Amino acid sequence: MKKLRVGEAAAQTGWSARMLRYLERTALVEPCRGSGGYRLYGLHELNQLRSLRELRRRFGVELSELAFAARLRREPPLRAAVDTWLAGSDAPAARAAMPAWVEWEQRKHERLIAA
Amino acid sequence: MKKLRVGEAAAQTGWSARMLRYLERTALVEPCRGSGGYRLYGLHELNQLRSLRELRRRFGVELSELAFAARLRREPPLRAAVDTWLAGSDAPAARAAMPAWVEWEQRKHERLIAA
DNA sequence: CCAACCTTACCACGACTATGTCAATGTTGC
DNA sequence: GCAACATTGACATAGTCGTGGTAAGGTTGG
Repeated sequence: MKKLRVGEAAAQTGWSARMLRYLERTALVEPCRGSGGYRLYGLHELNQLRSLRELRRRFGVELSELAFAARLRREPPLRAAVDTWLAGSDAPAARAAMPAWVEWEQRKHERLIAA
Repeated sequence: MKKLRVGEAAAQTGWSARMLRYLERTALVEPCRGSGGYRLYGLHELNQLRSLRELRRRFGVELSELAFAARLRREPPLRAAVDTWLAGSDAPAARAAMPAWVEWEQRKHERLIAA
């Protein structure tokens, strides 16, 4: 299983090398690095890249939207808050269940904007 | 339960009237309309507006991100595709399960961009 | 009927997204 | 050691988001 450098990975997935670097910055597809600092794309990353193109083509999804979906998955309190809001805020019981996760994530967000 | 017009609803929720109209265009908070065409905000909408502000303040969520989360909920095939992608594309079984919903949503997307 | 509110439709503007290109420099393989 | 690749960083640009304003006109309530 040979790993590809950025140019070859680009050629084989239909992205530009530039975009591969951008996708790394947005944390959507993160290759590992060789000893010289070169990005190395394995099968896993190549599959991610190809299916990411499909997602965009078929559904018109933006990269930033995918990034948000990833964030939803990494931050369960955010996920809970969003789900609650989407559920309509017409469910009075759901509203009462909020305060638990609220403050814990509040502190996390404050740390983020402080940095 | 009196319904409020846009100015009053704005005053009571901390948004500007301008933003209330924008939120309607993005389909995040959709008031009903009176016979004269005026927007009318009931308790339900006021709660949505207030908690939406909280969501943004606490988690730094963008409106477009919320809108995407709503879309995920309205379009199960999209949801499935995104979940599959996020799951890593390292699960070979998941990949094989794709083709079913793929073409059905493909046509839907084509109709959307044709419009 | 008139003031105070609303409607839609525009223009503007800074910030960010998604992309490209270019420059200066470092790594690899033969 | 040299050609062909890679690295980061900068600048550019079209498009969208979030927000404000203004203008021309419609609705409401006393």
